[in-house]
Amino acid sequence: MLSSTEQDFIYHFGEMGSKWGINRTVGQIYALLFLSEDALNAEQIVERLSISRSNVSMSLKELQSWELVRIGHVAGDRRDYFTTPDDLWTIVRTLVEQRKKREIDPTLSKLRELQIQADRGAEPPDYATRRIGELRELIELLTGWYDDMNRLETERLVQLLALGSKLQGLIGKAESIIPFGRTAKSPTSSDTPKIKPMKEPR
Amino acid sequence: MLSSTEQDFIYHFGEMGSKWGINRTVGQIYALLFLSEDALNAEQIVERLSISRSNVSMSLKELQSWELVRIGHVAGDRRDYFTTPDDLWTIVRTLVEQRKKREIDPTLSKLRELQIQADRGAEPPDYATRRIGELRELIELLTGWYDDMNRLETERLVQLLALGSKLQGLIGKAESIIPFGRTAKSPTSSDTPKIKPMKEPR
DNA sequence: TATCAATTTCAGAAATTTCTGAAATAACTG
DNA sequence: CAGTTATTTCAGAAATTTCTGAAATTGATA
Repeated sequence: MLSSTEQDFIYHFGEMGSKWGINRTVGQIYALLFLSEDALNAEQIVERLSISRSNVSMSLKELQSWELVRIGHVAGDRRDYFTTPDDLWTIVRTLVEQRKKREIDPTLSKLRELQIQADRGAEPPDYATRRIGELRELIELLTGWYDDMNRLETERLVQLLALGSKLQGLIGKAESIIPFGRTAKSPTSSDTPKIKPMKEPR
Repeated sequence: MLSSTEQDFIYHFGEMGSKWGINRTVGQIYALLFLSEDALNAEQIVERLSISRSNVSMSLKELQSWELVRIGHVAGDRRDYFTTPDDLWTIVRTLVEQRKKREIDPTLSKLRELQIQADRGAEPPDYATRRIGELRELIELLTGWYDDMNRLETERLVQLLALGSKLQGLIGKAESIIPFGRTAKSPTSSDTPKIKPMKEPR
């Protein structure tokens, strides 16, 4: 049924799934759908991956909750059919958005909460509190950048990516032409870039 | 021993660890070291997190294999002392590099291998083979961009991030001034951006 | 070399996650 | 409505991962 290439790809994604905190079956089903031109119904997935019907049902639910798999229907057939989006950039955007939502956003909330809590206490802030603040700032910078990029059309995004660090050379030139609103101030300890020696244990 | 803020942060990182395919203890130890101004020895970690000595030993090994934790020594004390780098950008760079090495690079190798294998077979390439090729190209674009960014000094990198999509406006202007080597051609199906209707199941 | 402290290893216990089959539910069909 | 098909739920089985305590190892010191 599946070519050896397909098999190989599907197994690889299963393995990789684990490293990503996604379970093997979910990874395999995703990979199968990704490679499949036609939409597949649950029974077809059961056959091709030799897993139980209930496992397929639950794994598809999981993939749908990630918005990585779409459900569709066919005239004269009341089974559900599943696909992944054709456009890879749609997939990348979904993946990044979902991971951000599940992993970054809660962490950012937590850091803000902790900092408020800690700031109410003794001044000056202790080391741990300062560290939490640094981390929060870093994440805010990165997510702000992400929001910016996410707003771009794919066409533009690809252009920027392909340019890569060539852009860096433009900054100087551009700065003199266009007044940038946001200042490019490092939010971390990069203003003390010297390598510190081993910290003293108590 | 630990403030409630520290406790909270450490537990949060433990939880998050799971979602990242990193185990709870490893996440907690990392968080503890991250918040700790002084380097800590294994016994101190045992006390503060109430976990077994052997667990600490193994988890530290894991963190060292990720290069996220450094080992150091103190005069007149033969125990090992552990820290995280002070500079957050160093941490980010390490994290990204390690994840790339463990997750992206093997996948890229696999995709190349599969494509070669498939290309030896029947022409024209079938849908699955084309899909694998698309994915490979996308990952190559992204890792190429990453390599570019990674070469930048932190100072410059932060500037670029802070600019965000403002750069986008520069492309047009810049293109007319500087001849770009690499063409910004989308590697995906973004040249057929129309939304395709539901694929036909068999 | 014997002793001691620090660390690592590892077999199995404990905990957690994944997966299944059976039963329940839902949704259509005649 | 009764019968049929598709899907979901869920308790517990199976598999995997994590964690521990005991023993082994390492390496410094007397």
